[in-house]
Amino acid sequence: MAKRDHAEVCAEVCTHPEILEKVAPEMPDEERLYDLAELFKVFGDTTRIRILYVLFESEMCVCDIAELLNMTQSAISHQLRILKQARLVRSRRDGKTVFYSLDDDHVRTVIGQGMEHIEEKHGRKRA
Amino acid sequence: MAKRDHAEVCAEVCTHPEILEKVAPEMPDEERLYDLAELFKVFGDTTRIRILYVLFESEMCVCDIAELLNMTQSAISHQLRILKQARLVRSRRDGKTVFYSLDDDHVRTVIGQGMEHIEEKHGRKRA
DNA sequence: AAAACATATGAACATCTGTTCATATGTTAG
DNA sequence: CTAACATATGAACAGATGTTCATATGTTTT
Repeated sequence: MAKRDHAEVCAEVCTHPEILEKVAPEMPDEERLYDLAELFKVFGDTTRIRILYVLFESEMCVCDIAELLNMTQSAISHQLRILKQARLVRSRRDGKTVFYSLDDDHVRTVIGQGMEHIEEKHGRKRA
Repeated sequence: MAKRDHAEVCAEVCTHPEILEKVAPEMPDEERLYDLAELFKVFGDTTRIRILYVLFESEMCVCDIAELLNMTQSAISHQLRILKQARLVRSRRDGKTVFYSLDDDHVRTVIGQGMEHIEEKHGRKRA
C-alpha cells in the first residue's frame, strides 16, 4: 500500500513509453483496485473458504457451522461478520438463531474459477 | 487455521443432523481448501492486483512495472515471485531483461467476477 | 576479465490478521 | 422479571505479510 515518491529503478532505456501510455488509461482508479484487493482478501482465508463451501449446500446457523468446521462459535461469528461486510453472505434472524446464506452467485463463480485454476496447475505440476 | 478439538458451541437442539450429513461429503479435502485460500491470498493485495492489471495490456519487464506503479524494483520483484509461484504469471528472459505476462485466463475471469461483485454492491449500497 | 545493467533475494521491521477469552446483546421460555 | 440460550464483539496475543535496504545473481558490453 505504500507508494514511493518516484521509483528510480533503471535507465529509461528499458522503459517503453508506448507501453506506459497504453497501460495507464486502462487502469481502474485506486479506490476500485483497493476494494478489489479487499474483496479477495476475504476469500484468502481457509476458515472463510470453508464457511462459504458449507453455505453452498444450504443456509445454516452459526452453531451448525461451528460444529461442522470444529471451531469455536466466536471464531465463526467473527468471520461471518467479515463475510457479511463483503456482501458475500447475508443473514436472517429466526428467534434466537441467526441463519446465514450466500448473498449472490459471484461467490460460486469466483471460487469455481479458483478451484479450476489450482486443479489445472496441480495437474501440470504433478504430471 | 487452528482447529479446536471439539467445538462445544450450543446444545444439539440447534444443530440439524440432516444438514451435517448432507454437507460433510460435499466438502473438498483440506488440502484443496488450503490451496484455494492461498490462491486468493495472492489476489488479496493491491500491489499484486495492480501488477495483474498492468499485465492485462501486455507483457512487461520488471522495471516497466515498477515505473508504472511508482514502486521500487525490489518490491515489484518480490511480488512477481509470489504471482509466479501461484502460476498467475510467467516469465521469459531476453538478455538482461525479464518479461512477465499472465499465465492463463483464470486470472481475467477471477478479477472480472470480483470487479462485478464490488460494482454491484457499491451500486446497491449507494443507491 | 571488469564494468554496467536488470533482476532476485535474505534479513529486519512495522503492520495487519485470526483466534481466544471474557463479556455484552438479543431472544424466548418459565 | 429472570434464567437460559444463541450470537456478537472488544481486547490481547501470536503469527503472517509487504516493504525496505543491502547485496547477490545473471547477462551483455567493452
